[in-house]
Amino acid sequence: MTGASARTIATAAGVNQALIFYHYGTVDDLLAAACVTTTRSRVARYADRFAAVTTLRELLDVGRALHAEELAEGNVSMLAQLLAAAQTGHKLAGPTGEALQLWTAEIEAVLHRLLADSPFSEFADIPGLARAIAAAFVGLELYEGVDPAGADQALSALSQLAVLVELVDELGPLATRVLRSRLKRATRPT
Amino acid sequence: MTGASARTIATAAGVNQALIFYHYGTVDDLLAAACVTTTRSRVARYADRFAAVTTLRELLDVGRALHAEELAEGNVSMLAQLLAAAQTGHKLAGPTGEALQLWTAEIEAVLHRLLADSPFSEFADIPGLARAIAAAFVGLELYEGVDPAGADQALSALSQLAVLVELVDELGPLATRVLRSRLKRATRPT
DNA sequence: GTCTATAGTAGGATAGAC
DNA sequence: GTCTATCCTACTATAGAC
Repeated sequence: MTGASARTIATAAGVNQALIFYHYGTVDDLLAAACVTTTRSRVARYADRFAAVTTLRELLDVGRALHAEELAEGNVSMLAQLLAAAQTGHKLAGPTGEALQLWTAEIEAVLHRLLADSPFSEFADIPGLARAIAAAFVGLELYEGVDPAGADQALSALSQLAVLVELVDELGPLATRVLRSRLKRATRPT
Repeated sequence: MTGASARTIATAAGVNQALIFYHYGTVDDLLAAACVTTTRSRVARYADRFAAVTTLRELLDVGRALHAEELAEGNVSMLAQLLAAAQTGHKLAGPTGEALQLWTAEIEAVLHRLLADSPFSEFADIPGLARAIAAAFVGLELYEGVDPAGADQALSALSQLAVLVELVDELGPLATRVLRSRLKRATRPT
């Protein structure tokens, strides 16, 4: 987390460095608070777009827009970097987990809506899928930092995967029956 | 990257701190070298298991095993943390990107093998999919640090998704035809 | 090549004036 | 609540003995 010292944060905010400790106690506490509040406002700003999503591919498009906006604001992968910092046993784990939860809740709501009439929804672990999508997005943000072209390629590939899921929705009862037996077998692995 | 200072690394290695600068110049250069070499050896150690994979779910199982082993060695999300550190314009970007590439190459080979006879392979962007899987795994590693239960749930959900992909492989020409038109349409979005 | 010693620096945190 | 001034710690990096 180099670059996120009390001094740099204070000067960026145009205030004195001592104020950070007066208001937040420690730098980590400031980062924790900032993580949750900025995520909260960002989620709120995207609520409309999430609500307008009607297909999985559109959900990915929202992800693209979100990433582009973060890039423009210089906030790229802020959450990802805080998650990385939280790995070494810090108290950042709680707040960053909470921030991630804000995103997963939003994704979960969209998935519930999209897959309501899908044969897949009969077995789908929607909360788990939402978490997987959030985690994948975090990973893509980090990927972007070291290989932008590769990250973009990965996103496009996910669009193809989304098409595949949508396909099952429209294959009718035959596919539903096959899928049902497959998933039942999958829960009792070899 | 607190906890990865020249001092801690040196004492962990049982040597003197000055040696790090003698051999590597800077700490970042050491981390860059360590990132590539440990990833290389880790990939080599898993080559057999990757080669034995016959289904997408088995690929996910390899991922689970990999994660468990990293956990046991105390190396959890090393690559993820280095990717995060590389975000802030460091020279770590190159080596970490290279390390990630080692994983994606392995995944890509598996996917090529698994999807060779699949109708999906006709259109699938295998390299892109491999990158997406690698990125998702990185994200899951970070997720694990702040919410182990959620990360595990996400992995299980991905298994369901893998089942779905396998399903399409066995639906025959009808599904193939529908899928083909869908993907063609998807490349020219609304 | 490996050690000791040390210079120089950045950052966390507090005390106290205003 | 906000500032200045300051202490202390941990770190990078180098010089030089062995």
